[in-house]
Amino acid sequence: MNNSDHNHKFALTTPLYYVNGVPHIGSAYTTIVADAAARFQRLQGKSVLLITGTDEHGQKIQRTAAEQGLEPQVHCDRIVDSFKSLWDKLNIKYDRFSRTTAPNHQAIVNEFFERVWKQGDIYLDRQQGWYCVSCEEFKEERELIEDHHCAIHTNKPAEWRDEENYFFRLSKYQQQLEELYESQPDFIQPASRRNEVINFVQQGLKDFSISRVNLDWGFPIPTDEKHTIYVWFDALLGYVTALLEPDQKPTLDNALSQWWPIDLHLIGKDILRFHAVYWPAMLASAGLPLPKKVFGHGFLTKDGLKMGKTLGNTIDPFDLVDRYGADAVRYYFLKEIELGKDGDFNETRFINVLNADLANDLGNLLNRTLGMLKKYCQGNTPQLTSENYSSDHPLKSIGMDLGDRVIQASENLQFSQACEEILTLVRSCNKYIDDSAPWSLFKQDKQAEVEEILYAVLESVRLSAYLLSPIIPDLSNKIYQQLGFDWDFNQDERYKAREDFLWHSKWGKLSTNKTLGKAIPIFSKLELPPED
RNA sequence: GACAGCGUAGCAUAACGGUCAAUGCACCAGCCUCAUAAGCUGGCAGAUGUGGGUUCAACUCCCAUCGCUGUUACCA
Repeated sequence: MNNSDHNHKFALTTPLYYVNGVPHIGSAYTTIVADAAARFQRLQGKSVLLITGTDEHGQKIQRTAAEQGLEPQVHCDRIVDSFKSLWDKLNIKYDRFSRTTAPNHQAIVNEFFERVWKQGDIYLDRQQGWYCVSCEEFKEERELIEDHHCAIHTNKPAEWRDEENYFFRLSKYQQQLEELYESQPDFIQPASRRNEVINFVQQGLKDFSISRVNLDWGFPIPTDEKHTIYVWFDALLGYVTALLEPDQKPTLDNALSQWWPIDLHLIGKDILRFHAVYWPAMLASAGLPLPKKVFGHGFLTKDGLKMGKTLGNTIDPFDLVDRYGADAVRYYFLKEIELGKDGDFNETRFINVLNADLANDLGNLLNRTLGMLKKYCQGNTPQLTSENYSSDHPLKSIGMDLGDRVIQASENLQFSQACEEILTLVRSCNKYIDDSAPWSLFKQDKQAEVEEILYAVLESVRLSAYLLSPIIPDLSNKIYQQLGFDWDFNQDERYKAREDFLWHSKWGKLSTNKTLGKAIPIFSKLELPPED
């Protein structure tokens, strides 16, 4: 693959979610962000591979399944179905759904393991200590609370284990990792997370155990069947397996030929260490190129409080989409929460923001303008182009380089910023209409001026819809259709052509010579929930 | 405990050390009527956690203090 080739390709991942339970709002958040990022890339005509999936091995899964009287695979299949259905509801367009129980995954894991083994980075050692099954990890004595209960999982005591484990020689890669963080400052983002990782690595890295005994639900260590590969070692490689074409022979060479290295791993901050420390070390050991970027986003709170089962204040993502729709949920998470920082979910704010931005500012803008077009121009779009407007026109001046600014923001995963840029144009449209009062001009028979105003507004709405399409694809579709375009932002073909992007992302491209129909509200106002 | 970060109007955010600290939401008043009782204009409210210091000038730098958060070995 040459450089120019890589410029029009973009591979990104969500985590492979652990199938201990049905998807929660955190997984939905990560996946929405990833989908928006992927859509922004596709919009520019790049080939994109969005990988999501599930991590299905480990003792915790085995036990969860057993508690329900299910075979582990049956349990996993059920959970996977719920993930897929949520992604469908949220209009997530993923390209690969990677399951660590997929038949081709074991071959990749084995081959990778052998590479690392040959490198001399795996060795057998004894591990003793208290093991928390819920964490799938050994705990230091000082970390445990009374009666050897894990501090995170207080309902179950940790188990005493004395076993032989295989270890990965992480300590060997300390210097290499430090050099990586130094030479590639944006490898870990945001910067605050990067500092944490650097801090951690500088304290000295210990080798970590990559196998478990007395565990059936997982892949055996190729060289020693008594041992099962630790879930994380297995799960991270799911990103590699995902790169295989469906009927391709599962070899590392095949998997890595097209899309490697991954451009972006989008993850929650809780699993940053695996992706920013262990993963690059594993890859270095196997002699593979490293991913370009790992972005650890923040967590969601509900009304300012941590969400959790104990507090009983979790948000059910299925319920949220059912009540408000995919675009509403997507918009709130992308616009109101700054990626990287913790963000709060508050239903009143949620409703206020959506009503203000999507129903009032944007939706009603389209509605009022189409209404005028119908009354004043019989629904015919004015025969104008960008050339008819001077560069200091109140809308053209904002719209001219809006595409550039929005794309720039999206490249930095600043979707909130992107939305703000677009909203500035939308709000200016409303102001522009009031300032120029086309209804008065119409009464004065100033038809040309009316048309000039309406065209400028409709075109600004079109551009806004286009640039918002990665965030609210269904609403953008509705706008585009009402503006006379035969267009579907949910279809991949619409993203393939670079020329399409260059055309649509500029101000002044509204198709002329069309008769537009009656306006249909694109977004109904949401009702505030009753006070309780 | 150690290390890191944060603390701006009711809420959410913004401000290369330098115009009256900006924007949105919410709230109040006025205007308009093309529109989803939407829109526009104006108002509201903070002397930027507290106390010092550096500087001609600090939200922006330094010190202290209070409060919150994160990381401290493998939970989105």
